[in-house]
Amino acid sequence: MPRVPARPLRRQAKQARSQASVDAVLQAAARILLRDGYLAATTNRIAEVAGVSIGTLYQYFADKDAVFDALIQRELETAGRVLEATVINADQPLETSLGQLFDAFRRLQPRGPELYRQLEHVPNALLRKRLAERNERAVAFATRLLEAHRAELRVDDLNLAAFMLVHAAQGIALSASPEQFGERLMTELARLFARYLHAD
Amino acid sequence: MPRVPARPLRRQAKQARSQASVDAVLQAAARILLRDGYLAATTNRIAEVAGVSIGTLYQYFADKDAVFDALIQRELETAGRVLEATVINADQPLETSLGQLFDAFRRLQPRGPELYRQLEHVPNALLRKRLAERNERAVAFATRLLEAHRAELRVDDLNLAAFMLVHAAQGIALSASPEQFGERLMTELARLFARYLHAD
DNA sequence: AGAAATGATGAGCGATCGCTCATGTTTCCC
DNA sequence: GGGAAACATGAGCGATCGCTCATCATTTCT
Repeated sequence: MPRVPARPLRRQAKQARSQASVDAVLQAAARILLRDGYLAATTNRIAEVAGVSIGTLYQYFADKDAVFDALIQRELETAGRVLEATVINADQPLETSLGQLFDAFRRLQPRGPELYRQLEHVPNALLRKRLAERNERAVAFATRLLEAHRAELRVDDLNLAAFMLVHAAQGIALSASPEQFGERLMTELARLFARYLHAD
Repeated sequence: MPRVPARPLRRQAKQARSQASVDAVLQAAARILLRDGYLAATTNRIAEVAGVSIGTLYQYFADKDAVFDALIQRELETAGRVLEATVINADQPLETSLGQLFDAFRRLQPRGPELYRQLEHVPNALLRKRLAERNERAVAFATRLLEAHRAELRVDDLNLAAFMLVHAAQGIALSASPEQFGERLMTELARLFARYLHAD
């Protein structure tokens, strides 16, 4: 079995110096992706912006895709932590929980939707799979949230409702500019689903 | 003013033969985009699949982006026609109109969401602007639909509601697989918004 | 101190890209 | 028929890409 199982790092960074290089590369990749788009994010440019040589980049990343793979993994880890930190409290009103959920969604995109939008341009099937997995986890999470309030709901298929919940919120989050995606829109989004779910 | 105002065609196709070449190129571009993604859609490959020479391609398209620009314009024209064909009938129930609207949304993606997903990968700012314009027109259309039913609605900001309507539907349409985006999901989507909008 | 890891460097290779242009072929029109 | 206009061809140029590797620098450990 000669295949290394999806190891993003070619060499483990053991010293503080090397970890700094890896961080610089990821940070540079994110910056270029945000400012100039995927096509401008060449490996040479990333290394240059990161302040390391192209050789150093390739000591830690197997190929170009590995850089974006690591970047997306880092973002998704953050997303996972934020999601898990959102408490499911069956005692509080559902609309409050929905508000917290949408707020978590908004915090999942600390640099606005643009980074995610650009990450989706990465033409690697693995990355798209990771994003799809994140969505599935979000749907599962939303389903658990709904199940905690099952008694008060008037929908039969909680999974379908959760699917709409997540992808509708995502569609809005990706389309709305940061100033649009404010308190007002979030409140209305929570109301949209509260009215759909709740038995009056 | 030396700038030619966004003319996709370098030369007007006057004979049937040349129009066939242009069609073949656009069709090939769409096919490659769908099957292998944007990075595989090189100009040489497009010409090869289209069955014309690379020189012919560049007789009608100023550069690579012009091909995708023409492709997206063609798709958006179709989208516009479908949208306009969706009748606003104030006499029929709002939920019926919503169903028609979502159905139009589904028909706007005759090859499934994948072509649109790939078109968004085209790194041309002009194309993104065109897609944004399409969304704005869709929001305006939805607003008009809601205004026709204003008396029965319990939301104050129709424009905000229309914004959520369009982008939520779009988020779901882009995420759902063709078999998922069926009668069931559409019905539930219409119900989601009907309950939100309608005064019981 | 000095040997062994570990980390950093960047010139440049091979491949591929978008695109041109000199040339040949087909159609139109008188 | 024949000249002009329209259309088609594809080898290959220049630029850029991802990435390697021989070499040097720094850190760690005994």
